[in-house]
Amino acid sequence: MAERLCPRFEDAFELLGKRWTGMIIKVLLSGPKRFKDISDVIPNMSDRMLSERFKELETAGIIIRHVYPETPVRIEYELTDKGKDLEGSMNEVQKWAEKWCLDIPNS
Amino acid sequence: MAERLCPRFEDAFELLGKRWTGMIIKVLLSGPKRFKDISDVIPNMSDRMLSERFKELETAGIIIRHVYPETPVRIEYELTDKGKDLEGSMNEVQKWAEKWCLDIPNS
DNA sequence: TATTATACTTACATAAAGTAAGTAATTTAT
DNA sequence: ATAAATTACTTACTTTATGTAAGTATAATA
Repeated sequence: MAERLCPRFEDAFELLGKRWTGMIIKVLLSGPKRFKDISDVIPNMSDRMLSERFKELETAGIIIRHVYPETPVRIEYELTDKGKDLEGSMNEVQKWAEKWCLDIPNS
Repeated sequence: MAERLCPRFEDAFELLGKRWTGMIIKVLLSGPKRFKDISDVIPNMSDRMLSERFKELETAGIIIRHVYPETPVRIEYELTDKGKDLEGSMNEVQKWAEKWCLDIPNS
């Protein structure tokens, strides 16, 4: 019998292997963001999905939700240390994407 | 209006953001493998999914399918240069996973 | 007073993934 | 010779995930 794939790697891709997750993390690497900030940058993702991903990422300890009781209330999402530590991975994917994924310029 | 997320990065995560894709690539980084070799190493993935992912990865130019007309026929899947170039990303994810994803030992 | 903005939720439709079984070619075991 | 096993899939059906559209609550602005 063959060895199994590393279960920690599996866990990592249980998260990153969901649509939008990588993109959300990428955007948050440039600092805390509000809900709208992220949906503006990833416009083909629905609010419903962003909301769901935020919850998953919070549960996974990758982001924290900050509520600033101003008027009107301001809510920001920030990467935890665990989340920030994904910067290396995201940078590698970015480098790979720049090398291999063609940019199709829009009209 | 905010800038959009880099479309190449989006393309990259259109692939990596699908279940099993990252794991399949990880396994193939150690050399060409047969269908069964991969399903053994990732046992909770169904054959149906492996078959589908192989097709997507071939279309994306990340793997090549080799048919060796022996008897019985042997089929192997190998990473292309584009695929092998994901090693850096996968290694970063592996390092992150080892640091942050707890290993839950099974009984 | 009506409209806009933010940060969501809800209901419903469609697409993706899971489950189980089946297939075809060949090999090994009885 | 016949039955069981192996590899690399496919097919049919079910469940889960995601997409789409609309709605809600609070407050600001016109």
